[in-house]
Amino acid sequence: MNIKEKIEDLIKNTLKSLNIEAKDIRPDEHPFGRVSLEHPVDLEMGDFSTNIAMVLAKENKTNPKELAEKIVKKLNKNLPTEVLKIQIAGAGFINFYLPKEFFVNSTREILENKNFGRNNIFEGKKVMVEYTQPNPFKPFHIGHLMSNTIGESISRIVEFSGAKMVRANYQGDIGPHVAKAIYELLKSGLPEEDKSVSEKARYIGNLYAKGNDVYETDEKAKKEIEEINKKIYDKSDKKINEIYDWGRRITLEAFEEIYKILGTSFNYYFFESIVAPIGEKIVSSSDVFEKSDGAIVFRAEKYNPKLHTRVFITSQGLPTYETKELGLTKMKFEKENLDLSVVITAHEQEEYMKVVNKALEIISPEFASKMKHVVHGMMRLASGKMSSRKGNVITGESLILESCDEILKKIENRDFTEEEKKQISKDVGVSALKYSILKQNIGGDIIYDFEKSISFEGDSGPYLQYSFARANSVLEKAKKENILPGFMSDDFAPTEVEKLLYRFPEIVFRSAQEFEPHYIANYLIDIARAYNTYYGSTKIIDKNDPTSPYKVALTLAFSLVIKNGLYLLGIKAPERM
RNA sequence: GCCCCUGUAGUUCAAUGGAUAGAACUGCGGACUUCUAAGCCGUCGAUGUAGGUCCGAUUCCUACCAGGGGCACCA
Repeated sequence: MNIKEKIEDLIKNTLKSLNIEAKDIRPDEHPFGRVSLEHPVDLEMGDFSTNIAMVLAKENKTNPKELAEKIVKKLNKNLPTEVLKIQIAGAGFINFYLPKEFFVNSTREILENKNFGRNNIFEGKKVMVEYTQPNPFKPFHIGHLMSNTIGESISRIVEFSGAKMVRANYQGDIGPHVAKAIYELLKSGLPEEDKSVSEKARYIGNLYAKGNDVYETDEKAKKEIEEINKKIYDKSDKKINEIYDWGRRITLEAFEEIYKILGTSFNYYFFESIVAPIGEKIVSSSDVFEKSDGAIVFRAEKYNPKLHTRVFITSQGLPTYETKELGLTKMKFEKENLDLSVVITAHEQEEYMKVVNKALEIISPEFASKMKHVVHGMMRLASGKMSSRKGNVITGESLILESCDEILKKIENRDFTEEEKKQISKDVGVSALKYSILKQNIGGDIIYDFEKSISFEGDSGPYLQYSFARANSVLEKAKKENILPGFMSDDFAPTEVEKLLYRFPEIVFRSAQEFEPHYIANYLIDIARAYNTYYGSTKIIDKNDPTSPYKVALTLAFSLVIKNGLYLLGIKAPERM
């Protein structure tokens, strides 16, 4: 039984002995509404808090404070050693303070348990997370960067929570966007051989934007592009096949370089070209679809008035995204025996996904029940919507390079080897970007402004890394001075660092449950700030101080938690910076 | 027009229905000279509007206002 459960029991028994009706203090089981044991908003207010007095006052015909006093009086009569003191505060909260011993023990536990922070909500489950989804022949823009960052973090959190993780990437290597790029490639020719992969990929991306432009303005070009599109599907034109294979390969290689910098890798790469025929089969053998204006559609509003009709097969006989999605889902479940299949996309796809899922519910309910769609916000420009069709995109690569360059400038004159500088600027630059994406609720849009959205101080990835590097430097000095972690503490009140450290597993649990990395990001900032304050006001390494070993232990515990936390965000923790 | 999402300091974000609505950036003002100053301390400053539910609403409900996304052959 952990401390929370012990206190819950204590409260329950006290209520019983006072003849106060409350079946359970857990919120979902309580008949009268919200009664719970939680952490107070402010660390000064104790370690646990309950609102039972406020909730139960009315039905017991008394006021919250009086009831709270009655309960506290009873609690104080046989207070277990696990609780230091109890106080009434605010409108009738009962606050529990834990003794120093509890914090010393949790510090010890963190040092002894390398996996501190893990939970088992996905124990024994196989979970696939699909994220990033860039399209060959189109640029890897900051939206993909966002999807990748969020997807990688969620994958790590789910894995840390006991799941067997399968990472998947779904790439659109077929469809009108490819035809547009190839149309222009046929006109302009291929780039020079000696260009780098990313330069070639950029060349293709630019031609795609151009192709898209003429598709919208030039009727003749539009027809030609549609012809090319068909030829790509049926592979009837040798020249087109060659360009297709080349362009696909180059852009995929360029993506791979980016994944490497971001620290992500996939178990599966699914492609629209493979999945499309599977989807077509599903559509043609199902009777939920209808013919309409030459196209094959699914009328989702028949099943749910909030949904709408979508085209699955175009009047030209080509499968759309929706059909491919059906094929993709089938393929995923054939490859792996999944308990859960998570798809991460921007919220602009939320409505389509609802329609596709409705179709799936009817055709393959066994898959539909295991699907989870996680939507995130979009990167926006102050000037309006970014669209690779229009060419006003900021590529993921340029953003990463820019961020890393900033760091490089900062550490130019520092005492690092060139190799170290390169590594640090990469780790810190990527961290600044990732953190700026993960610090907020994933549903919200991010207004892109390099100056403001990527910060290196305050509430930022580099701040977390800096705090870790600083703790690490303290630990190195401790080693030199031969001060080993110990557990004899002073009698002073527990520090904020101690009050926060033991909560890490709860934070991870909640992040995993809600697929929300930002709880971890916010927690890490809180604890890093607490440690930096502690560092500023305390001499940790001091041979004449008998409690110095405990301070070292605390520093080590902090460094382990922040390292684990950063890992869950997909951020590296350099030992020096 | 219909459907979905979002409105919190000047700005970017927090806040399982709870306590004095927290941070960061910006502005202003400090400290130490120590184990990493990408740091620490202080200070100014906010819940779109109007109702409702509740002991208690930034959070839930309704209407309105504002922004974004989606609404048949793009993904």
